[in-house]
Amino acid sequence: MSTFYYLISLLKSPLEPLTYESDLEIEIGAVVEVALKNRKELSLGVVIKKVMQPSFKCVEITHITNRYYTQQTIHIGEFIAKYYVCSIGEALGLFIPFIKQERKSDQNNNFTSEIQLSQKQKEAYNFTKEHKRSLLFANTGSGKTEIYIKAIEDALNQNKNSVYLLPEIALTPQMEQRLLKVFGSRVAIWHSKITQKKKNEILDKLASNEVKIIAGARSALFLPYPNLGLIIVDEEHDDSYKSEQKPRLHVRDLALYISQKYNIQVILGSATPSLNSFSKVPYFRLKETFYKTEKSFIYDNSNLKLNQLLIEKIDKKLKQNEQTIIFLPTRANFKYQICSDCGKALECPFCSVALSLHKNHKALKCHYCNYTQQIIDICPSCKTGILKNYRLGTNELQEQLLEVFPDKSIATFDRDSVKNETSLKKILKEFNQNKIDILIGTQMLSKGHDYHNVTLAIILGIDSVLNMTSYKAKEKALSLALQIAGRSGRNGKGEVIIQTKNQDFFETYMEQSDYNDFLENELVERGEIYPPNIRLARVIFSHTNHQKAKELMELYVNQIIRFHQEIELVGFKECEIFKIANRYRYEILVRGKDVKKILEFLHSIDSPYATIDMDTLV
DNA sequence: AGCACGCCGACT
DNA sequence: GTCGGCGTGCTC
Repeated sequence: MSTFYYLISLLKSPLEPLTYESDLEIEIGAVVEVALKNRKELSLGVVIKKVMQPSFKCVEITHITNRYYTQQTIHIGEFIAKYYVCSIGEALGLFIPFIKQERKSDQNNNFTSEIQLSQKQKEAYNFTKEHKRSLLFANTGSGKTEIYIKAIEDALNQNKNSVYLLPEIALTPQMEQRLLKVFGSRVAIWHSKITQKKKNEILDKLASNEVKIIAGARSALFLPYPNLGLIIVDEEHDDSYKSEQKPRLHVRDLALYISQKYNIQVILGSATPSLNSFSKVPYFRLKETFYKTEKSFIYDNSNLKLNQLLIEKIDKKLKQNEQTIIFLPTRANFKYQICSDCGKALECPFCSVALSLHKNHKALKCHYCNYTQQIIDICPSCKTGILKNYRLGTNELQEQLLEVFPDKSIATFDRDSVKNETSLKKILKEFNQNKIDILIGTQMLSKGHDYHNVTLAIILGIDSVLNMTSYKAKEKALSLALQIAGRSGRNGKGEVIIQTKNQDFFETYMEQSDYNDFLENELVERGEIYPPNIRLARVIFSHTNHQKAKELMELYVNQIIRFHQEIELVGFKECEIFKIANRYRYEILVRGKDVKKILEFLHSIDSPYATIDMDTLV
């Protein structure tokens, strides 16, 4: 009897593939169980290669499961491991494997929706047909969803699967209803809050071809599609497509890679596309909207606050029985507790950020590590001062507005008030039924919801987005402002008030010209210094010991200077948030034209305290 | 001596 | 990642 040797990539393990033996002939891609020294439980691994007998004694593969990864998945996994710097096992761990089973023959069920495209939409649709990868640069209300539906329809008629990706918070009940109406049981919704039972059901139906379309968040790209033909990335500019955990991949960029490698159609869509996609992917501009809206803009250069101007404008809308939305950026809506005597902010004991006040939970919370403590009044630093609220948060604004308009219904729309689908549905329903007069919210306000009776959008605190240290600060601030402004005046006249000290910037690109012009100017401005014309990577070193973290960073700074002269060391310093969850953080930024050289450096990093962030957005 | 803790290296 | 081994330093 002969023995076979296989390279096994251990799922979710940072280890490189290890060699195991078996008397059985095993297919590449099979998921197997193997024993690993010092491990109590068996580990899951994937057979990625048949190899010659190695010089060392091998352990036998314990069990072969009925699950497997396709060759294509393994290739994509290898790409992720290489580009985003992780083990193959960590990359493959993202995917849900196929299950060996009888395949029902796929009866060709022709499908035609009742959707009619306008002339302009037809042009856009044709454009997507002519390009394997295309970008729908489509203003809010210009009807890009219909084009997606047509594209899905085509895939369906070729018996191919489609995946329609959306940022998690854009997966609204409205969107779900619409897709169900068009595609019925052929479509399923996939996101992190779907129960395991439901997920298994969907996977069964995907395997049996009952479900051919998945609309979902980031993770939906990693399902076992029998025959994937189309990937749609809606709101492609949204940073939540980038993973915050290892491997820190960008799902939109990965979709573009898959498209190129496996000849799968990709359609990106956004009213405010990322400069990255705009500069890489051929785009079609859909500007005409179905409804006529006249927009008027007012700029208010006061500091973040509810002032007389805003109150008067809101009052007018209330009297006309029209609705107002008010935006506050997530990153700056924390209400810091500042001491009136010593001026110190009350900080999280584990992170170097201020605690924010949550009055309805009667608690102070850290937005990074979730540390929670009781509300205190006396400053713990000087023991005499009284703590006062600093910045304006959604709840604070709600309270202030209720004082002015006590008989009106004013609701908040953020991570605290929208905990689950039920609360989301409830708020949106009440708002659309005019039971809520004023809706105060964070970025969530800007995501794909239809507010048909809103005639005033107030944008507060946008300067804190514009002033972030990120190279994308301008792009983020402008796209956010445009998305919020786009929610006002679905019917007829819409007013927008922007509280900013940068009137010129917003005026230029929101009124006098267009997001196109911004992107083109920004492309020139970024030049060879920031993406997309150059690659930027960030390495974070974090350790409970301050000195250790710093030394580690310095070690790699020296490595770059000595051995990686082809890449540019942009900077090395303490992270902007110096401490998170009791770990001190330092970072190195590098850039270069040559991906290979950057990856060479990134792969040379060998420390459990380092986090590698290729194509960082920070 | 007994142990808790942190660090390091192996893992096929 | 996860585990065992080993050294350090503290306590009984």
